[in-house]
Amino acid sequence: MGITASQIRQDLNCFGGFGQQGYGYNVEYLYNEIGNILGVNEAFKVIIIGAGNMGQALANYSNFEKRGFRLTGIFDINSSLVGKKIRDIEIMHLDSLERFVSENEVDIAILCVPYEHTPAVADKVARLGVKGLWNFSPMDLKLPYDVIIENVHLSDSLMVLGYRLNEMRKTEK
Amino acid sequence: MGITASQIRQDLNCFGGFGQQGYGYNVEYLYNEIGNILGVNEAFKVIIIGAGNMGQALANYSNFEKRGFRLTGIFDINSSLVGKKIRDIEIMHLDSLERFVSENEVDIAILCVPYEHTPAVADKVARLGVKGLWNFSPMDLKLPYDVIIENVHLSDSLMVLGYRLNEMRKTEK
DNA sequence: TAGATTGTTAATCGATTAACAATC
DNA sequence: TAGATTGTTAATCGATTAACAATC
Repeated sequence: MGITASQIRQDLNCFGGFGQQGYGYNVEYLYNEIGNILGVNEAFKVIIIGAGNMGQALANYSNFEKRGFRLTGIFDINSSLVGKKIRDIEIMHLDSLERFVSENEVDIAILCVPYEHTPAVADKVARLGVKGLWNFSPMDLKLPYDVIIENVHLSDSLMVLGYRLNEMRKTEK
Repeated sequence: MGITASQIRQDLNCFGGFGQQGYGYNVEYLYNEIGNILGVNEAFKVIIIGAGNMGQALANYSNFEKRGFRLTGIFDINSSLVGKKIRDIEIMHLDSLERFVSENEVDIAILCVPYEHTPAVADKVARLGVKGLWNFSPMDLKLPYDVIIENVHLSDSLMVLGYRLNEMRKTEK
């Protein structure tokens, strides 16, 4: 993985000692403990807001379930999408979000709404008490509430790729 | 942005001096120069491989065009998708990839194929001479060729969110 | 005991920040 | 000249790496 043994020991010791000097690590135990640290052994209830291509792609991506993220609801304002089912989860109208959140525990909201609607939707979700936001809009979302926000900036990654391609070309000339 | 003035000056000086001491920066000129450094003023020809939800989502995301990434082809093995058009780009069968790449310049291939097919598809694309790969499969793709690979690991970001939510809960208890 | 492996301290490296010189 | 702003060197900070002690 391109990581030194030293670094792994150093990193693990930020959270405690998981091995036995002279003996080694119990791999299964360590794997589990790392899971506990990351919280993947917790069960998070997740909703998706915005059932466009990105929202549907994420809804269909079942790998998240393995990490303890369970999709419990999908919301959109497009009435032609409302009622449609994705992996047994019915798409609901955004208007019913408030009732849903009050009746069901929701830990994380995945925001897949268009750029211009993102701040308003994020604000609404946060005020309803959802503590985790996963934002796919190309903006650095910040909120004045006690909310954890992870911004996914795909274009950043693409620009890094472009930069590196450019550099390669320069050095090859 | 949470960045000190010092850091901006330091970073810019990695690439040269773009301002005038005592006078300031010409914002328009600097903006353009940063674009040149990042390569967003170049025109990259991009193809998408895999026209599932993620591939379609990226194909419809027109913002990349603004940064100089022009979508020129979409490929899939699912024959029910072949022939369909996304933003005027016809989905082609993966079998015609080789001919397409030889007849058209392709700088970047976006890989949106299922996990198990990723290494084989990546290998094929790289051997055809595509120099940039943007990989959306949850694996750290590495190839023995002179190819630039950017891996997008969405689940990493989600796990960070889970970790931070967990931490918040712990400290609040 | 000898070899092996983790925990922990020390050394090194790189990046960020601060200070100041150069210039308008 | 005085004030303001960038370029560049020095100081600080944090993370990575190396060294070694502890232990099986």
